[in-house]
Amino acid sequence: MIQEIKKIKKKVRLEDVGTEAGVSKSAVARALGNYGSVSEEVRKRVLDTAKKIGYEPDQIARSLKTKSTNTIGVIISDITTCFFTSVVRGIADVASQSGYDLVLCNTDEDPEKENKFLRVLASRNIDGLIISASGKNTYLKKLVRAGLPIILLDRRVEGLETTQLVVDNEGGAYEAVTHLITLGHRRVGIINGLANIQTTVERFNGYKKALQDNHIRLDPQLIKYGDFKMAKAKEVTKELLDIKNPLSALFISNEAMITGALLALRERNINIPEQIAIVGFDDPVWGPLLDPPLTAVSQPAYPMGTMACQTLLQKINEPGRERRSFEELVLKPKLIVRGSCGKKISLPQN
Amino acid sequence: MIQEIKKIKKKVRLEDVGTEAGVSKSAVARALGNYGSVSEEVRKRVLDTAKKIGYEPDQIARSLKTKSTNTIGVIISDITTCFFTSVVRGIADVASQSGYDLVLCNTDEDPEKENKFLRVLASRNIDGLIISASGKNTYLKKLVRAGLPIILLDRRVEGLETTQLVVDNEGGAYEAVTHLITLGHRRVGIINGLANIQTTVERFNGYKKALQDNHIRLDPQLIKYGDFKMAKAKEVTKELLDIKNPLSALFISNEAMITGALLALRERNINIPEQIAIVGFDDPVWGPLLDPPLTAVSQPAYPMGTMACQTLLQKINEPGRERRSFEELVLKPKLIVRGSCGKKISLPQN
DNA sequence: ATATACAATGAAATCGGTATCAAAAAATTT
DNA sequence: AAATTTTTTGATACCGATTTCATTGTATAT
Repeated sequence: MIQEIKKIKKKVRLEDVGTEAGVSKSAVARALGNYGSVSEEVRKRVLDTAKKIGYEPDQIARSLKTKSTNTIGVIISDITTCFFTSVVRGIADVASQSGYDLVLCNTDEDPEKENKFLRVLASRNIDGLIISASGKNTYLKKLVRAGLPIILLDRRVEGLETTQLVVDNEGGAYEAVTHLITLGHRRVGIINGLANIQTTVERFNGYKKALQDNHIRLDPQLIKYGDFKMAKAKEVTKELLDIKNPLSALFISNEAMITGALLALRERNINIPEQIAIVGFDDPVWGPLLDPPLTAVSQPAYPMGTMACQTLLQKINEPGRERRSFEELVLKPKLIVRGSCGKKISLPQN
Repeated sequence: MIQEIKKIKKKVRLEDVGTEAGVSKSAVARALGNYGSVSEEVRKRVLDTAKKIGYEPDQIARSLKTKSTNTIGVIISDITTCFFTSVVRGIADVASQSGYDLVLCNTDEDPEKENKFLRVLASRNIDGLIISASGKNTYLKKLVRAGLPIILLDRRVEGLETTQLVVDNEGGAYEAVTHLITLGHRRVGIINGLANIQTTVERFNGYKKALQDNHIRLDPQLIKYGDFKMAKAKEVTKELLDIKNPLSALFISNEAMITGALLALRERNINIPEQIAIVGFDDPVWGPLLDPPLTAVSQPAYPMGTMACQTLLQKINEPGRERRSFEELVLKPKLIVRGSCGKKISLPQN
C-alpha cells in the first residue's frame, strides 16, 4: 500500500493471479490455457484478475516445459545484401503471422561463425532453422540428424537430407550470357562470387555452358573472382579492363559486385553499352535509374523467404511426414532486358 | 547398446555428465561454470566427459533461473530499408561479439504491430531493446519504467526517460536545402515521409527553416507527403511536376522515395540537373552511379547501430548509473555534393 | 593430539510455467 | 436415498539449469 513499495515492480506470476482470484495456480492455468475443465464462474474471475493485475505468461518458463520456443533461427551471410534483406523480410512476415519470432545471425561467409551460431541457436532450442549455408558443415548435419526442422535456402548443400529451396542459378546465368552471345559478343568476362560457395559455382557453370553451347572457347583471362562485395569487384573489374585482348561484355554475379564493377567503369570513363555490355545476376531497384538501365537476372527473393518459412512451419507442425521432408524446390529467376547490353553488334572478325 | 536405441537421440543434460563422470550435478555445474570450488582432478574429469558426450547447456533452463537471456530485441519499421539494414548490421556485429543474439521485428509503421512485438519481447525476457518507435506508445513507457534497458534509435520520443540515439535530421535537411538555395533555387519542393513520424517532422523543419532564413515564402503546393516507400513517392512526384508554377529543385526525405522520384522524372523525360535539381536525405550506394551522380545527405547508419548496441550493453551490465541513463546522443549527417544539383543558376526574376 | 579453518562435495530449493493425479464436489442414475 | 458417474479442484512432479546449505574431508593452527 505504501507508495515506495509499489515502485518495486515485481513480475506477476501465474500463482499471483491464483492467490488474487482465490484459486490454485492449476485452476488459473486451466482457465487461461483453456484445457481441462473449469467452472464458468472461476474462468471469468481468473480472466478478469489476470487482466487487472497485468499478467503476461513467461515464455521462458513455458518453453522449458513444453520444449517449444516459437523461435526460428535465420542464418545468412550478410543482411546488408539486398537479396537477403528481401528474403529475411519474407521469412519475418510469415513467421510473425504464425506467432514465431526470428533470431537473426550474420556469418560473413565465415564457417567458424556459422558453426558458433548453429551451436548457440541449438542451445536456445529453436523450433526450426532457415540457413544459407557456407558449405558442408558437420554440426549442421548433426542437427539435421537430430531431427531439427531445417530449410536450406539459396545454397544447395550436397548430402544433407532436408528440404532445399534454391534458385536455378545455372539457368539464370546461362540465359544472361546467352543473351550477350546472341547480341554478337564473343569475349564475355565474368566476375564470380566467392570461389567455394555453391551459388558461385552454379552461376559460373551457367556461364561456361552458354559459351560452350555457342562454341566459344573459355578464356581464363576473362574469369575473375570477387567476394560478393563491392570493393573487390571494383578492383578485379579494373584488372579485366587491363587485359590485352579486350572484352566486349561482362557478366557480374551479384548486386554488390555490380555496383563495384560499374564504379570501376565510370572511373575509367567507359561507356555502356557502346564499349562494354553489362548483365548482372540480381536485379537492383536502382537498375532502371541507370543510363542505360540495367539488364539483369531477377531473383524472387521475397517469395523465397515466404516459401521457406511456410515450408519450415509445415515441417515443425507435421513432424510425421518423413518422406516429403527431403525435397528440392527450385525457383526460376528471369532475365529482364533493359538497355545495358545494347543492340546487336557487328562482329569484328568473321 | 542396441543400434535401434542409439538412434533416439536424447539431449545430454548436466546430470548426465555427472553420472557419467561419477559426481553429482552440483559438482559438474561448478566445474563448468567455474565458481565455487572443485578439486583439480574432478574439474578435469568433468570437462573431459562433457566434451566426450557432447554436452551443451540448455539456455532456456539457464535463463529461467538467471533471468538473463542474452537476447536483444530489435524493433524497426522495415528491414528492407537500406538505412535500417546497415543499422541492424551494426547492432548484430556488436551484439554477437558480446554473446548476445538478436530478435528482429518489423512493424511497418503499424502501432498495433509495434505493441504486439513489445509484449512478445517482454514475455521472452529480453535483456535489452533497441527500437525505432513509431510514436508515443504506452506499453513502451511501461517497459521503460519497469527498468528494461532501452535505446531509442533514429526517432526521438518525447517524455521517455531513456537514452536516445538520433541523427540531426533538422540540421541535415537544413544543409541540403540551403545548398539548393545557394545555387539560386527559389522554388524547392519537398517529399516528406509519413506525417506522424518524428524524423519526417524534423526534416521538414529543416526545410522550412532554410527557406525562412533565406526569406523564401513557404508554398504549400511544393509540399508533398509520401510514406517512405517508392511507389507513393513516384506518384506524388508526378503531382509536383504538374503544378502550374513549376519547381526547380526537389528535396526527398529518404532513400526509397528518392528511387520513386527519380523513376517519375525519368518517365517524364525530365533532365537532372538542367530541369530540376535533386538532393536526397540518405546517401544510397548507387548514388555515384547515376548520371549526374546524386547529391545527398549521408547518415552514419552502421555506426549508429554499433553505438546503439554498445550503449545498450553498458546499460545492461551497469544498471547502477541512473542519472546518465537519460541522455540524448545526436550524430551529425553530412551533405555530399555530387552532380545532381548542378551549378549555380541565374535567377529568372530579380 | 586437539581445535579451527577451509576446501570439496551432494542434497535440495528455486525459477515459472505445464501436466498428471487423486480427492472433493456436483450431477446423474438406479 | 444410495450408488455411480462426471465435473471441478488443488497438490505435486517436472522441465534443466543455478545456487544455497549442510556435511564431509583435508589442511593449518594451537
